[in-house]
Amino acid sequence: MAVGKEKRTLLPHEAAVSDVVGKLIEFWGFKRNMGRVWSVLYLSPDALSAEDLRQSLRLSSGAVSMTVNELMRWGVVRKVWVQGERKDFYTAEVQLWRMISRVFNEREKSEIVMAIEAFEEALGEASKLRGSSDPKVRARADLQYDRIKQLLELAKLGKRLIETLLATAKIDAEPLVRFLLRQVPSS
Amino acid sequence: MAVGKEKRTLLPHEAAVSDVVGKLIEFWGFKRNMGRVWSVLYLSPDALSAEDLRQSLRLSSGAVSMTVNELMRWGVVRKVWVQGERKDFYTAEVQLWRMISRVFNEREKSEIVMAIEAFEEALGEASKLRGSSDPKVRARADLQYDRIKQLLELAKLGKRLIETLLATAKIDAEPLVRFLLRQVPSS
DNA sequence: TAGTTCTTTCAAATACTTTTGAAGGTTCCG
DNA sequence: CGGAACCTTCAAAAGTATTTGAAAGAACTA
Repeated sequence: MAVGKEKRTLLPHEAAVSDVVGKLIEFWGFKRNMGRVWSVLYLSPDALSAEDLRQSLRLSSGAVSMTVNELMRWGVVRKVWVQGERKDFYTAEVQLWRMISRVFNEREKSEIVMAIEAFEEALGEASKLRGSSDPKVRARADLQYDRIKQLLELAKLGKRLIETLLATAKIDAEPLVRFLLRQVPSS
Repeated sequence: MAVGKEKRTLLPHEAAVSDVVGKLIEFWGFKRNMGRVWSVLYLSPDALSAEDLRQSLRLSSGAVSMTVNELMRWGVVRKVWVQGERKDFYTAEVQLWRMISRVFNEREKSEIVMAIEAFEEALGEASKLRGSSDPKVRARADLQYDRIKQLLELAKLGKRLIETLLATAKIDAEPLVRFLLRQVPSS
């Protein structure tokens, strides 16, 4: 090899995939470029250097560096050593379920758990007010108690859904997957 | 009634709930204020006016107008008539499942379906390249075919998950809910 | 119709996010 | 050591998204 000056370009279908994944990932609350970079690595037979990514996606060197590092923090991209090369090369995690479970695991910790705690706290407040002597306050507190409880239950259900996905990914025996495949008739 | 000048303030636990829901909803790709406004209505025993919301959440009149309209478009807030009042009053949809299914239904249409179509298209491209005479190109295309197929299958699974949630909410017999409640032992 | 009350719109302002690229760091090699 | 190759950082720029409030618009009432 050792040539060095060919400017890398993506084939149309490669660009299409990385754009779609970029958009999906953005929709999921990550940066679009994370999805784009991951996709290019995912579709590449061999590990790519920062420079390869920079050219394929027309990013600045800084952006590539920051993006791959963020992807590595999420555990969805790894650095690999390439025989006799000075620079770093990167590959994508190709086990999609593993990736997803890792992300969900991180996020459920911070988001849902936090929400559950806050709802429980608020439920306690509403509960206290139910003892008020003012019947107006009492009625209001009763209603709020019920409604916050609903929110709390929904949040717990969400937590459980995420946990099921996590367990699924871990054992890979996929009970949820099977369940889902059984459910809906059409494509 | 007919007083008019009391400045509405939220109780601490009301503010807490609307902040948490605001954050959750933002995390889900909506505007934070949508979550905040919905929460205040959800926790209110009676319908509220735009002015009530403006004061409770310290929003501008324009923001309230735009936010409630967006919430109405999503079908999670409704306008109600209050006997002998000139202004509009609003209430929250309190059936959480209904809300969620409505949102999922809208979003799966645009996001997942679009992604599935793009993946299918890209899969076709990769498939074509598998017929190439150049063995390098062929090997690359083979790998990409497999990987794009994985993405496609994941997207379809996601679609199915959403459809299951939708069906669940609709019949409210909740097979998924029951399934989830059975799965995980701890809280 | 004119006045009042309430709602909507939208251009401008503000706030927030992402991207850039040059400067500085690190590692390796002669 | 000095230089080359590469990577990271970060302040500034560009790009987005959200919020404001004043003006226009509707709907009612007398």
